Amino acid sequence: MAATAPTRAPRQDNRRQHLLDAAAGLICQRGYHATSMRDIGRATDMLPGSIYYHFGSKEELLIAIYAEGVRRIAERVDGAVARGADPMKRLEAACVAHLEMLLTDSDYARVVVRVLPEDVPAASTRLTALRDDYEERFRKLIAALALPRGRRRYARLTLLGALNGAQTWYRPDGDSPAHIARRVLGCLREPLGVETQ
Amino acid sequence: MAATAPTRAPRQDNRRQHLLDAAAGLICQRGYHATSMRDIGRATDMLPGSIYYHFGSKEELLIAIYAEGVRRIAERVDGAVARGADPMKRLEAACVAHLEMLLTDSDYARVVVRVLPEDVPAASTRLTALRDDYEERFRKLIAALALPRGRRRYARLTLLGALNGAQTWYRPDGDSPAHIARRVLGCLREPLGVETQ
DNA sequence: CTTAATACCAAACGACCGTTTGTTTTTTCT
DNA sequence: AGAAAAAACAAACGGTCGTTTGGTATTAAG
Repeated sequence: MAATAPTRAPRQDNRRQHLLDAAAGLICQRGYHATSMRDIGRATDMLPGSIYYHFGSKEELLIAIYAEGVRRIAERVDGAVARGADPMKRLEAACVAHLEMLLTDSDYARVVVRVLPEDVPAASTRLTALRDDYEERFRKLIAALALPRGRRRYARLTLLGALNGAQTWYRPDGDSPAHIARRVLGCLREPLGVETQ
Repeated sequence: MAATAPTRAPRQDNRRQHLLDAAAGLICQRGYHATSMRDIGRATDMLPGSIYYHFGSKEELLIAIYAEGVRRIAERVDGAVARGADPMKRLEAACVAHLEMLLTDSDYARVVVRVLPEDVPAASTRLTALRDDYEERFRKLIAALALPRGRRRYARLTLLGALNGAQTWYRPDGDSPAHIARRVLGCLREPLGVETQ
């Protein structure tokens, strides 16, 4: 990022964070390609060229947002998991925290789920690595459930797919993220049989 | 689409279909915004301007692909469902057909899942309507399972979310689409408890 | 108070975008 | 064979894109 090693602390009025916030807000809403550097500049009262003082390219800016998104959602999930008692309670806490970040609390987290790595070939490797790094948490949480080994992988993929899919149909005036998380997890806990219960 | 009513049958060498195929292939791979009219022209040995004889705009082209995608995947799913015996077998057949189209058999179907309506504001209403039209099938299939009413909605959303999520992690050298479909559905059928099974 | 790095502005660069316009080729139908 | 419609070409239009370059306030440090 920084071309030369900084010889001095950054200024107080540094707008790098403001820039990241605005970009995350726009990108999570419109998508990466539909958000231009000029859009981001307008949202931060900055000329588009000035953004390049903070980020070397549009891809680098996206990667920074992705990294921050993973950092934030991981932090929240880890905190929630730590307060859980048994493995299933811990997984449930993780799902709730995941969806709360994804649906209401963090534009950064939204970017991570919304922008596909394949959308940005030049950055896809880094983006995929960041995603995998986060999802590793769910691998461990599910491993703790003591399921037969063959079922773990699909349990994880099914759960994450269903949770992330909520981004397409979630409406603020509908069920809360926490409620959705518990209901989705419930779909995996209670059998989908023909019984009427 | 056609400005004037056609007074004569279209030509034999009509390349409209070729155009749709190429566009679907590019868009499902790179996304809508990352695919330019010039890319599509190049893939069809056509000048970019010539595309406008067949489609009024890039959005209209996308809508045509979406519509064709829904038509094809719906046709396949309907056929598979018709051969199912009990409600659960019918749902399973639908899941298998859905994933086979989505993962290997149809670029058109891939576009429907990959391109979010919100990515293209000018067409989002039509795209959403087309999606809903298709997903209605799963609503009916799940209604036939005789689940308690409160669980149906989340069963559908969880199932479709998990299936569509497979597009992100599917690899041709891994499990087959049919296998994946059955395993994902299996996650909803067999409880995710602490028991070792 | 000077100095040098920081953080921006102002203005443009070339490339590419979706699209339009006028013309020409190709095909079908009489 | 001739006329008309269909389907393409050729060339550009204005606009926007990501990015670069050179200059200028602002600010922290000595």
